[in-house]
Amino acid sequence: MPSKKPREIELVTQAGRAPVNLKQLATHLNLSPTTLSWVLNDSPSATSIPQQTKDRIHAAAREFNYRPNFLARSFRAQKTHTLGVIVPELSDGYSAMVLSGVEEALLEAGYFYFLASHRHRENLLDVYPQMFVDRRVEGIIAVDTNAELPIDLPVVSVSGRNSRGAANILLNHEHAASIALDHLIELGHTEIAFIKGQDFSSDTEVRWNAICSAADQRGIRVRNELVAQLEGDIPSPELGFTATQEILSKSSDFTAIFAFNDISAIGAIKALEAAGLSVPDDVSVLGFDDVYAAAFHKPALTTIRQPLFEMGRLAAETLLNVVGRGIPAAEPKIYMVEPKLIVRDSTAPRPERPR
Amino acid sequence: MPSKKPREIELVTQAGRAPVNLKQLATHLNLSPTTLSWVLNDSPSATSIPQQTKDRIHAAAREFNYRPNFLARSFRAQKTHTLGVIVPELSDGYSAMVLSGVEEALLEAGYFYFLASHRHRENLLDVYPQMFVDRRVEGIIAVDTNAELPIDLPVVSVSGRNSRGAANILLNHEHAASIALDHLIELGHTEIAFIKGQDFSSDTEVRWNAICSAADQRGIRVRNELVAQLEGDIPSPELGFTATQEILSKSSDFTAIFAFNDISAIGAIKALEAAGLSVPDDVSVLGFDDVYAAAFHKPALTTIRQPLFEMGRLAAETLLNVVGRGIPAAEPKIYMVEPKLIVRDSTAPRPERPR
DNA sequence: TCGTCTTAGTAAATCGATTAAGTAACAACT
DNA sequence: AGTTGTTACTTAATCGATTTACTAAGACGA
Repeated sequence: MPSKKPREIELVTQAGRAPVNLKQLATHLNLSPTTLSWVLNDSPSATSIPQQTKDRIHAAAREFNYRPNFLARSFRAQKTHTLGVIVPELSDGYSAMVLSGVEEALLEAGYFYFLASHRHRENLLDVYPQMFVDRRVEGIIAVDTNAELPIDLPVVSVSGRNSRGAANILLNHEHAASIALDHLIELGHTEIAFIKGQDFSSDTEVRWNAICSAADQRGIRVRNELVAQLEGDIPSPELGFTATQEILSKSSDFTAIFAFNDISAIGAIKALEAAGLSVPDDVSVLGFDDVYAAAFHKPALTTIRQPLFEMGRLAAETLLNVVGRGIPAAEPKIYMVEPKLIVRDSTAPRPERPR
Repeated sequence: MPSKKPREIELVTQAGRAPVNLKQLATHLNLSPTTLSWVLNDSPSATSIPQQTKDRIHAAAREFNYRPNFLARSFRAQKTHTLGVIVPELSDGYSAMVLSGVEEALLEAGYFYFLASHRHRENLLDVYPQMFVDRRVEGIIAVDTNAELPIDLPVVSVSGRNSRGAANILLNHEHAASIALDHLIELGHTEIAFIKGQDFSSDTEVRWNAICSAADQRGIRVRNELVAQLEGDIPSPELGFTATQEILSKSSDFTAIFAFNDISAIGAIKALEAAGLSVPDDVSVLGFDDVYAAAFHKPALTTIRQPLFEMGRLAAETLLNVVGRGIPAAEPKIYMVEPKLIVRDSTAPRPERPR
C-alpha cells in the first residue's frame, strides 16, 4: 500500500531554525504573499481586506516571529536606511560627542550609520565616500571635513563647508570670538597670543577670521609674533606645547593665550609652566570645545563650549529630513549653533606688573 | 515611409546619470549577463571564455564604470560584509580607541560596521542586537559589554565575557595587577586603597580578583575600609572623586590609591588635593587604561596601559576569520593581551613619616 | 561516420518582498 | 436582465547579480 504523500514540513513556532519568510507564512495561511504584504505594511490596498483576515495574518506573523528580510526590502526599494558618517579621527573626543548626538537621532528613526575616519589621508577621502555610495547609503554626514566629496548624495557637514551639500551645521564663530575676547578683555588682557588650528581643520579659517574681526572691533592688535599654528594631525597636546614654545621664543609680551581647542590649550599650559610661568597668575589660557578633559584638567580650563552633541543630533535630523523629502536643496542651508563661555580656572585678571 | 526602428539608447560613457547594470553592459557587448558575471568575478566557469572576450568585457566595464549593485549581491548571497559593534558609551575615550583598531582591520577586508552604544540601558541591549540581526550583520563585536546577546551570530567580546561567543579578547589582569602592585611596593607602599569599577563594567570582577590574589601573594592586606566602588554610568572623574572621599571619610591610613581607570584616578587626585594632600608626595595614585588625557594631566598619571587599539584590531581580525570560515567554535577562544606599566608623575616613594 | 570532448557561450531560476494588473463572486442599481 | 461596483483576493513582474542547467558548433578519435 502506497504511503501517504509526505506532509509539508511544519513551520516551527519557536523560530527553531531558519526564519520564516513571507511565502511560507502565506502558504501556511492559504493566502498569497501579496495579501500578507499589504496587511503587514498597512498599505492602502489593504482596505478591502476584512478585519478577520487581517487579524489572522497578524497573529500568524507574531506566532512565527516573522521578520521581513531587510536585504530583500532594501534591494527592492534601493533604500538602505543607512547613512555614512566620515570623521577625521575617532579618538580625540570631539567626533565621539558628535556621533553620540547622531546616534540618538538615528535610533529613533530606525537608521544606522557606517563610520569611517579618514585621518586626513587623501586616498581615504576618496575611498570611503565611494564605499558609501556603493553600499547605497542614503546620505552622508561629514564631520570637520572640508573635502568636496566626489559624489551625488545629500551631505550634511558639521563644522565644515560643503557648497554642494544639503546643509552645514556651523558654530557661530563670530559670537564665539566675541565672548572669548570680551572675557579676556574684562579681565584686563590686551596682549593676547593665539594658537591657530591646522590648515586641514575646517574651523581654522572661519574662526581665525572671526577672531581678527572681533579683535579689530575691540581695538585689540593681533601681532604676528604672537600667533602660532598647530602642525601635525595627531590629537595630542604636544602640538599646543610646540606652538606655545614657538610663541615664547619670539616674545613674552602677552598675558593671555587663546588656543584653538582644549587639547592644545592643555599643551600650552604645559609649555608655559615649563617656561616658569604660572597659569592663570602670569598667563591666562582660554580653550575651545569643552571636551571631557577640560573640566578636570589642572587648572580646570576656561573654554568656549561647542554644543557637539546637539550638532550631531541636528545634522542627523536635517539629513533624515532631506533624505525623506527627496531632492537636496540647490543652496545648502546653514544652521548656526551658539557657543557658550565656560569660566573655570585657567583664566584670571591680568597680573598687575608686567613680567 | 516608415521611420527606422528607434535606436537603442546609447550608454553614456561618462556615467552621466544612472549607473550601468550588468544587463545593460551585456546588451552593449552582445553577450549574456552570465558571461560578464563569470568574467568579472573571475569565477571557475570563466575558463572556457577566450582571453579576447575577457578583455572586451573588462574594457567595457571600465569604460562605463560598471559597479555591481551591492544590494543585489548582498541580497543574493545573504551576506552584507558588515559587522555590528556595540559599546557602552562613545565619549569616554576607551571605546574610541578600540574602534580605531577595528576600523583599520575592517578597511583592509572591505567590511564596514554599524555602531551602537547601549549606555547600559537594558532595552537598548535588546533592541540593538536585534537590529543587527535584522540587518544581517555577519558578526558582532561587543566592547566592555557582558550581556549574553540573545542572538545566533558569532560574537567577539573585547573586555567582556561571552560564554557563547566566538572569542574573548581579554587583558591579562593577573599580570596587570602584578606589575601595578610591584610598582607600588617597590616605592615602599604597603597600605593601598582601591577604587573598584562599577558592577556593570565587565572588567570589574576579573580585575578585582586579580588584584586580591596578587596582593595576597605579596603579603599586602586589602582592607575593607580602603575599598570604594564607582557608582553611576557617566564617564566622569566625579565618580572617582566621590569614591575617594568615601575612603578618606573612613581612614587616612594609606599612602597609595590604585584606581579602576584613568578617569577615576583624576577624580581621586582632585579629592586628595581637596583634602589637603599632595599627589604624589603624600599619596601616590595609579591609574588604568592610559587614555589620552593621562599623559597630560597634572601630575601626569602613572598608569597601566591597555593596548586598546590592538585589542580592537585583534577583535576584528578574529571575527572576520570566524565569519570567513563558517561555524563559530563551540568553546570560545580566549586571546590575552598584555598590559604595560607607564610610569609618570603621580606615583612616588612612600613618604618617610606617616601623616 | 558516429560519438565524445571541448569551447563558447545562453536561458532560466533564484534570493524575498513589493506592486501593478488582473479576476471571481456577489451586491446593487437601472 | 444586464451593467456597474465592491469586496477579497491572486498572478506575475520587478529589483540586479549569481548560478545551475542547458545548447550549438567545431575538433578529435575510433
